[in-house]
Amino acid sequence: MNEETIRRRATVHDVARAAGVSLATVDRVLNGRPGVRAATAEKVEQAIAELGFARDLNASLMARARDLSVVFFIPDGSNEFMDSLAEAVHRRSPLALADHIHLDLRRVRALDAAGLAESLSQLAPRECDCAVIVSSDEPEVLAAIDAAQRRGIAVMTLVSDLPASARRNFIGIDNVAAGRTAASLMGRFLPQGGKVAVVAGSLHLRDHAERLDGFRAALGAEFPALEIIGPLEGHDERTETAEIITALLAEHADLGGLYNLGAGNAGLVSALEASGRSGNLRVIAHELTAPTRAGLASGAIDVVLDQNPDGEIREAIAAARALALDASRVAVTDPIEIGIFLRDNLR
Amino acid sequence: MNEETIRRRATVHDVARAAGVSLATVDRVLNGRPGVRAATAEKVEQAIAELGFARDLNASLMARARDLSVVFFIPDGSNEFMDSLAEAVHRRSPLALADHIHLDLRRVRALDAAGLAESLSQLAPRECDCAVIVSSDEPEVLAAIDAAQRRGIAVMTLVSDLPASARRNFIGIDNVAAGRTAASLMGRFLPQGGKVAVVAGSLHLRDHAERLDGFRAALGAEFPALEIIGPLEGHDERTETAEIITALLAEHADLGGLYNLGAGNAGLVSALEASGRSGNLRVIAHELTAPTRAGLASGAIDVVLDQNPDGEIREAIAAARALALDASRVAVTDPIEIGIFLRDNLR
DNA sequence: TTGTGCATGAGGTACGTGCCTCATGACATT
DNA sequence: AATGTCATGAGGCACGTACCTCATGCACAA
Repeated sequence: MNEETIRRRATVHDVARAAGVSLATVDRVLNGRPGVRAATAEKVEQAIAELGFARDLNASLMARARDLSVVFFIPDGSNEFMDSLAEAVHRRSPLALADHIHLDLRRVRALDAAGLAESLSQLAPRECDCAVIVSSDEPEVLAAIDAAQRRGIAVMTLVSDLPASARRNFIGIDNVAAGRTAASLMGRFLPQGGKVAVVAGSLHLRDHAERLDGFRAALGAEFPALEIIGPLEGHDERTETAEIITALLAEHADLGGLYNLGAGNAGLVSALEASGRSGNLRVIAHELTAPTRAGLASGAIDVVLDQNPDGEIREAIAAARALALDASRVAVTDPIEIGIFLRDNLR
Repeated sequence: MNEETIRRRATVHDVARAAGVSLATVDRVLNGRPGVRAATAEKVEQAIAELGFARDLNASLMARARDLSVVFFIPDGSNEFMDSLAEAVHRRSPLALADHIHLDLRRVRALDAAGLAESLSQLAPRECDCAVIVSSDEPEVLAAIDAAQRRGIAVMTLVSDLPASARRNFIGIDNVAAGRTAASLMGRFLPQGGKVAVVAGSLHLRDHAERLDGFRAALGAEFPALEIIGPLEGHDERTETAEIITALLAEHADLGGLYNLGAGNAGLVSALEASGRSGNLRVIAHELTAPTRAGLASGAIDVVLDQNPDGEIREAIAAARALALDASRVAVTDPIEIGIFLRDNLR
């Protein structure tokens, strides 16, 4: 490789020289500090564009006094998947710290939009560069996101998107595709056709609604011999889910398949095992957690679709890192893939 | 959070102070340079351990003149999966460069152990910090790996491991689990039992042999009603694979399933489509590439098991970064998960 | 004219590490 | 005793950015 082909990355010095201004002015422009005339700022922006200058994130993090700080707001409560997200944050913490990224985990009450909005609005830009939230679609939250963005805090949505907000990024799976995948598997599991029951947490949750849409569409298009029973709602609660499923099995002795697209899997497994029907019933559930693992192991559940919490946290951190420097751009992240788990390829 | 609870990361200065030596000596110990008595080095090591000192990778990369350089040796030839690995390297390149990591891609002749060994032995530690190779298990390669390690070049295996070598890390999937997963899916696809044919590239390839082991074991244990035909070997070649499968379909009109655990998928798909049997034959193949995507779309293939080339490259880079500083340790990486793809959840 | 405020330049220190030179003292070899 | 070798200290420059202070010059208004 020739020396000529190796072009040094442009630095602030290069930008200053090209724009005919001093380092201080470049710094003011880069960091949005006041004291620069519009015309001068324009010259600097142009030099940045011409040189293809990009800040060196590592040098930047080293120079500034405090680490980059990312705050995760994860719902509390009985949802095991949210616990696994929280654990993933803890697991990543030391690794992130080595890269000057400080992770902060705050558990918030599940489905408490007002509480989440309040927490968001109390974030000071000095102590938080990026907030990552799991939230349902409520106006208070949207407003709080927009306000935080204006204060200079990048906000990202995790698991469930809020496309109508000013959120900078979404990290999560394509839930419509997840529903289609469940249908595609179920169809192949039941080549003779039959009845398939669908249980959701609540259809007011965006993830759940999208999964149902995908499931219905794919089943209708590819496996017309299958009849859908439901959807029934178990509100992601183990006892309620167990009751629903017990009743379902009693009513439909010829049920061929069951798709639980929400949580409450502990109830699902206990109901299935109590019924004595596991084995001749194909069951698909979501999220690889303690109850679904137990279900896979016992044979009560055939397939678990999973959104890989560790991967989501990893990508959220990567996105936060990228966003920290480019206040304007949307970070490019690796997409989160839908994991499909059977008893034989458990993580 | 109290000031007291925030403990600054230990730096070389702290280590020097704690060990009662100068910065220069700490530097000599850290970078393995000569000129330090064993007793003194011991004091330094101890101080490092006590303080839990870890080099700041970013500062380190900034301070040294050249970027971290990672060289990928990817087999050339007609294997589409290898092409997708190469593309993944290209896709990552700009991102890695922003982190002071320079990626170098070298295509080598597939299955040419002597050539790969020669290339490895020509690597100078000045121009390569870490080599990533995809190789079969040959003595020349093992020797070249050991030699490179001794020269200070970290070597990692990708896709196919060489556990008997001095390789520092392996990035890839658990192929036995992949085979089990294929069996588990096939068993559920064929509840009435029947015949399942297995086609491999070559059973001398470690990946393929492991997949076959897993497939056989899981099928035997969980689905005794299924009978295995084969394995037949298509040598990862499209024409040979097509011929084998055409013959197979002619001989076994009642074939219920087909598992191609190697490459040559273009031949698989063309043979299936020519036979007019796709649709009533459950087919599982490996690696999401152009031919397998086409097969999924046309319905010739039901499921593709994939090892996520982009994820593998990402983890290889992360591991190389980690290894660059800890000449002693094995890097911890996120495991590569086996992707399961149907027509409905394509990447 | 003087004051006020703003845009900008100049230059410094700091972050943590790599890598270099030079000086010094201890010890061994001839 | 002279010479050489080696371990070590001291210190500096560099990487690219953040962030600070101070000075300067200019425009506009009182």
